[in-house]
Amino acid sequence: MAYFIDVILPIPLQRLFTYSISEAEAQFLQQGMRVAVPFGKSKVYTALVHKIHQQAPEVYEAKEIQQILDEEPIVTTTQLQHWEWITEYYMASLGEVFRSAVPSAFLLESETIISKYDNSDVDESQLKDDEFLIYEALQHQSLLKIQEISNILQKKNVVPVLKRLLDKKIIQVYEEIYEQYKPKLVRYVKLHTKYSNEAQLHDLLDSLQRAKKQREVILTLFSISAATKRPISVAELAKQSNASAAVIKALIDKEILEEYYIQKDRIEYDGDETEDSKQLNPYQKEAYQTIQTAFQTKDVCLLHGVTSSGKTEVYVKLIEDILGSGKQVLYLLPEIALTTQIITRLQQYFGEKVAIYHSKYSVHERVEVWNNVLHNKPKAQIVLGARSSLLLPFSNLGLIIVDEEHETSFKQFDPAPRYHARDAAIVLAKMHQANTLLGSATPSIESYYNAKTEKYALATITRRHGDVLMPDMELVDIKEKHRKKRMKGHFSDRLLEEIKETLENGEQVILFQNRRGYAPIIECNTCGHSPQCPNCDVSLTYHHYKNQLRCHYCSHHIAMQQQCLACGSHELDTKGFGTQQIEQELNELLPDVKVGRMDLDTTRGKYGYQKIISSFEQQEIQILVGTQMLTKGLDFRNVNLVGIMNADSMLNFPDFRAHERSFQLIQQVAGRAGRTKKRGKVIVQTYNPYHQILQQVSVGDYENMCKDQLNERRQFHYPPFYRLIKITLKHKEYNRVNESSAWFAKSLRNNFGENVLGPEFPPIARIRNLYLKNILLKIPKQQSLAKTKEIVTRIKTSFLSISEYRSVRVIIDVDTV
DNA sequence: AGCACGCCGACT
DNA sequence: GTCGGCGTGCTC
Repeated sequence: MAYFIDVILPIPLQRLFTYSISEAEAQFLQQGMRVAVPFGKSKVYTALVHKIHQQAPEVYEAKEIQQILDEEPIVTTTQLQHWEWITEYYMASLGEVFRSAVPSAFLLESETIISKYDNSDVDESQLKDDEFLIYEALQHQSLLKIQEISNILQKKNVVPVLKRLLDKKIIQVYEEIYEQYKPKLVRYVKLHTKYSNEAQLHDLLDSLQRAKKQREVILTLFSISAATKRPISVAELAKQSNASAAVIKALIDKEILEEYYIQKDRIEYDGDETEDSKQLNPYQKEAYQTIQTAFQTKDVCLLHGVTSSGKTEVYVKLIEDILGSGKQVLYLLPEIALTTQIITRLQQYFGEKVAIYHSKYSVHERVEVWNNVLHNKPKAQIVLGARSSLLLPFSNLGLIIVDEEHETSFKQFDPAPRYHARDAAIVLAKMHQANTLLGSATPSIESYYNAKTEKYALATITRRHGDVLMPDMELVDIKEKHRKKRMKGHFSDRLLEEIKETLENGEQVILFQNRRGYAPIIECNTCGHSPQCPNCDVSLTYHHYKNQLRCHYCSHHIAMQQQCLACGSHELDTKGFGTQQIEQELNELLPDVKVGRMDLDTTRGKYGYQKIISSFEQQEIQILVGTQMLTKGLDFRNVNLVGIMNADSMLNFPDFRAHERSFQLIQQVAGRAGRTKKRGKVIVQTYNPYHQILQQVSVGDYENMCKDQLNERRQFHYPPFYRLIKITLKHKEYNRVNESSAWFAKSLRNNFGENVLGPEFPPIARIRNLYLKNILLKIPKQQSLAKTKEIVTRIKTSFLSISEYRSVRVIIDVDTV
């Protein structure tokens, strides 16, 4: 009897592929294991087993698999089901989900080369037959490919043998495929054994009388080992004793210190679980009880708690309950909110049960978390992560918390699968018979609506921690201030006054500017020309730190121009303003004050945020200027003033969510002020102080903002009353985009009539030399989503069968945000 | 998505 | 006369 497997390939193709396997392989393989398969003429891919069966394909001969890469599934059945839901709902392919879910180390392909390990003396008698065969082959031929090893051993699954040989240090691997991942070794030191008694120690210290640095290192080593019983790593010793690596190396060379290695997990929390979960205050307790009761009847609960009301403590309590029952917890946060502050806080409660998972973690670290989650290890009882941690192999999930639920960055845009982590989380939780808790100080209109219509349960906390009042918000009319000449740069006299007063009180200030870069564009005062990106339809923005003009979309850059490219005039002016300019103006206005800046430019790299945050915490910086990322999950105790430099740019954004977002943003930034005892102050500078949203946010009237927004959404057919699918067409020729999108929209109109909007050019109509055009499809609640998508797919298929349109890229974004 | 195959323009 | 542009079709 012949055996076959259907596999998922990590490529954006809709269908599965069938390969033939032997009976033995069929016995061994299970859904969720990886296999290496030949694909096309020369490629080898890592594929995921989806189904094992005996139906031979009818119209082609199935190829054989090349080898088996796992000894047990790395993807669970429930996980696959969830992936299938994502695929179907967001109109993606399983391959796309597979690719974005697994750490890239799991996907590496072909051409792994084995060589023998150089300085090893091998005891040949200790080798098993198959091990010996490879060992011998390596004597004749220094390099072997996996395929060749398969041939030598006459079997496909060579992983176990190679693993054993690797362990015995007989072979080494270049570009390893299977276990890309190597445990990390940490270098430790201890005093050499020959100095184990007192007298010898004295002699040693005497002999180091002249080597001050080295002596200091030894003394530090003593004091650390006196304080803790733990082994002392070289890194720790170097840091504590303030010595360079060279000094320590000298000591090792002199055989005063002895080095040794311990295998260490990359992600480790070294500290003790110190803090017991704090006692909840009455408001928190009430919310906690509401949530618990709600979970008995409803899957999802929305926790609406004002900023600084202590939502985290409620989460902690719920997590404790779940952990008690031996289940896993997933704590989702938007990427930018994943700061060390929240991580440290959770680790204080739960110690090393917390695993972190997000894009700034290395492949190795991700593999470790993946495996820990898969095996339900104690180390990954709680996964704290961004969007993609939703795709981890949970085996026994009990609770998902989606914190900052309103954040639109939970929606993945590029590349596919374009899923919304909050919504996909709810589905995942359901599959595990678990609950989902959505938390926010400013819930999304959708979630709030769902709570109000009793689809979700609702819990609220209306008081801030310690009963601190919500900050006092003052709207400053900068149009008038300009007229009365009371502006200094971008600062109104009111804002400057408040800044000075706050600083005099020894408190800190946060200034929020919703834009990065120095000055978005430069403009010629003579002819009005401003340098444009050659690839995208945007003006280049000025970046002070490199004195460059850069494009935010394709990272094209040129040096800052001294004169206008069009007319040669030297009168270039900056228009608009960003965080850099605010920082510079502050340096001029308040020369004695330390100012820090936090935006995408200053927080690159894994520890980017940390430096800035901790120097602000340590109060080395008195004023922090920043963008978006300031609003998320940061808790600064000593901030009493928050200034919003310009509220209008966000209000005027051409998007049905602009008002909702502005409200949320301002409310969130405002929440950074006065988090401890004193009531904080917020100054909002605007040209439009009478704008409805600003009026509502100034008194914190979320309810009414929501009511107004819901009315508008109902009237203009937007979520939560209608679903949206955005179809984007991309091509390098302007005309082709125009014609093809007109065709696409027309076909859609034939089916959906008035509910098709566009095609329209987006505000930035060309990115990386590709023209874009959007079509928006609105889907009434009663219209079948499945049928709608079916029709869209059909239209897309006929579209791509028109030869002139074939080269147009079609991007479908379900539930676009 | 990659990749090969194949058919037309600008170079040695 | 060849190199290489990218349009087209296929991958078990």
